[in-house]
Amino acid sequence: MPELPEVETVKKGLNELVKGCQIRRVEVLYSKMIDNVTADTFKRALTNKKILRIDRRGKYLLFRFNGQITMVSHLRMEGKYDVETEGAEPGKHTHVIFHLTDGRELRYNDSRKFGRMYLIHNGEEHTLSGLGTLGPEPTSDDLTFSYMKKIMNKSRGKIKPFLLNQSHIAGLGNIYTDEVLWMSKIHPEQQTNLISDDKIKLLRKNIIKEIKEAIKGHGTTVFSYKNAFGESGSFQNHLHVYHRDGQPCERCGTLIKKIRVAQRGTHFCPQCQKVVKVDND
DNA sequence: CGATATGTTGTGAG
DNA sequence: CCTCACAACATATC
Repeated sequence: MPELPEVETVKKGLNELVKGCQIRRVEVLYSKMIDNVTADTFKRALTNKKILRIDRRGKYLLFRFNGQITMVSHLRMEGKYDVETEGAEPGKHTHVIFHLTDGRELRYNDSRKFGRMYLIHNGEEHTLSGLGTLGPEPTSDDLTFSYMKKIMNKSRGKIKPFLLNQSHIAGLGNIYTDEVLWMSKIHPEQQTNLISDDKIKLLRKNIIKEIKEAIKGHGTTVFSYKNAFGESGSFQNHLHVYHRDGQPCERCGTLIKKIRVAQRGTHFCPQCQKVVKVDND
């Protein structure tokens, strides 16, 4: 289940494998995968186009083509790109195949069929509902303390769903959200606007650090995530709370609890992470 | 067989 | 407008 670091890893892999390649033909085997245009329009628009490079914004991949065309791709839960030599055994979950002129195929595989692709003209990113409202990237340049303070002070909801909201900060998913809240000693159900400036600073620092380190480790993967090279992520060894319910907290030894917050499995240490009613530390 | 898991959008209630 | 819950998407796994 790719979050931002996994998508970044996929982006880098694709740039090494298919940047500069030309598409001879596109096959769409599951047309609901293509969201904002018909499968026919999609196929026609990309045929004979050259992949100039692949960019990333939040969890979105942006394939840049000549002719000012961008294919936007969101992997959602299980989407993967694989590069195969032509004629290789087609996977059971292969939904889109980009036949390249060099005899290889770029395939989109997705066992859940939740992923989506969109076709836009460059500069029209704002017309897509998710991409258009994305918050800043979780880097020290983009995610400033003053921005965090401003939006957090306006929010009366719980911090966990706040962080999962991609229009606040781009790229945090369920795993990293639990991790950064544990690192910052903030309860996932803490009311957002009651978090102190010191805690906001700490949270900001941890988000930036965690994402950066996860990218270095090729993305987490609790289960079985593989990048375009077929490498598993190595970051799973680094998880402190996610999927560790019943195990002792690394800081205080209290058993990690799992609860449901905003309909999502949520892991935290009941000793280190307390709800505070007033802004006081 | 039923519960659960994950990301996101859309819709409707309050 | 904000916040929340829930359905929907489709499938694998416990």
